[in-house]
Amino acid sequence: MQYDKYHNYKRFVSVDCVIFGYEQERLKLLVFKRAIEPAKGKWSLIGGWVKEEESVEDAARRVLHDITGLKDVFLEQVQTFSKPQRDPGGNVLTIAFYAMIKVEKHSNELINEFGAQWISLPELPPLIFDHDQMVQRALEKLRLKASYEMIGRQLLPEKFTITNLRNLYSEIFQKQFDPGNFRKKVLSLKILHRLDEKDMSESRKGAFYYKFRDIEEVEFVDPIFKRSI
Amino acid sequence: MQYDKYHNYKRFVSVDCVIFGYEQERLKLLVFKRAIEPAKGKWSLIGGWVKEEESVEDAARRVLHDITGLKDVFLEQVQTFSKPQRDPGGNVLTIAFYAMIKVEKHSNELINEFGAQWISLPELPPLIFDHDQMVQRALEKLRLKASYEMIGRQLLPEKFTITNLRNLYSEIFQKQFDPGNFRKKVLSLKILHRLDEKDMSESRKGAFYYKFRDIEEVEFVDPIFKRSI
DNA sequence: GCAAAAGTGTTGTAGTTACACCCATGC
DNA sequence: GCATGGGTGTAACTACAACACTTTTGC
Repeated sequence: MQYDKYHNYKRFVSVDCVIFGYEQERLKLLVFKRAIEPAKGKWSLIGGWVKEEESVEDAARRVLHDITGLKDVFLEQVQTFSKPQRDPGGNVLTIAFYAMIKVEKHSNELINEFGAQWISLPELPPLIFDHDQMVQRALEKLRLKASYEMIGRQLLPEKFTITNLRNLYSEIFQKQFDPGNFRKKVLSLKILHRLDEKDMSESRKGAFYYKFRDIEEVEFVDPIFKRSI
Repeated sequence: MQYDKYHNYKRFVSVDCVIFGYEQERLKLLVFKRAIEPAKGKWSLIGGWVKEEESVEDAARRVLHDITGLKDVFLEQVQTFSKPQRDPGGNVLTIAFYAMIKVEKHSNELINEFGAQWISLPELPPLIFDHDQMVQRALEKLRLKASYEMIGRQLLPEKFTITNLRNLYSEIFQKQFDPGNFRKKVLSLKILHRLDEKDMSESRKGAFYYKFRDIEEVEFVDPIFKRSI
């Protein structure tokens, strides 16, 4: 290979995935008992080696598909972590990604098979290596995204109430949003479609279910908060 | 090495730098005639191989220092590019960075030695491989940053007029800013310090020079535009 | 009828835009 | 004295926060 004269050592290349989910009104992370040495059995993000003929995006998609069986998962690069000593097992450079998935949509069996667990952020145990840092940066990216556009399409179930959506935002930003103002804001964006069905479990009056409109229907998506939150 | 069983091929790891500068009231990029095959002599970003004992940030800093002689340059990860075929010379994964430097501050000799050239964005020739994409993503990141905080500290000379700063913003966002409103906004942030000296070259009245206050003096930095630009 | 969440309306304010207008000075 | 960019003032507008108020319905 013609670059060998410039680069004569081996660097392992991997991907790690910060997987966000929303379950029982809590924002959660999918974490795993690590399967290989070193640090086998410790809590970590799920990762995988990047194969020779793959891009890092392909690798992350493959890892996610292997675990959840899902295709077309939302996926975005967070950052590359490359301190030579970050992994005691070798000189591993890793590209961190974050993903959003619907918790109910994939089989729990597959997840249990991998020693995985959905854990809410405040209850998260310390993770191996620099994985805590990856979570932190992923969360920052998620917040940035959520302040630019209304997210939830990838996290919430098909039908949900405005209160569900507001609560998701409360979880993400760790702050309360005024119910009336939040409702008005969301509806003004015209990205939701009201169903003729109510969720009666949370109140006597019942709350209408909504679903996200198909992307093709949405002509123009406003930034969700025009002023910084 | 214990990971060899999982990862049995060689991936070259490099960094590429999108270097922004501001010269003669134009936002410019430092581009280079590529020194090695393939594509030797074609326009490209400056890059370098990541050494075994380096993080990618260290590598990018080293590359920048080698070219400009500057230390403590502003540097931020843009994104990792990893399509297996992106570089015809081998399977090279590259981490793109962007940097901001003061054009006048480093010797032009060094730059000429490397076949480098400052070129404004509209005049940029096509670059090799996926370097155009890197420039595009770097510019997006720069815009995002510039809308969150007042940049210019790393790009403008020590002393500058508000008009210089406004023009920098015009270049970055490719739109005009109202002179009065921009001035009021900038001054309200209290991050500038007015000098007792005027630039008489642009108008009869003359415009006061300003400089950025030391970071330690600035107690709290507001987001520069609270609404999206 | 009352509790409790869903949903609507109103008012105030800060951040911003648009634009009028004054200022200083070299020619 | 006037043209030119520098610099100030102001009125209108918008997004948003705060919060009062109405609605619905099971108990």
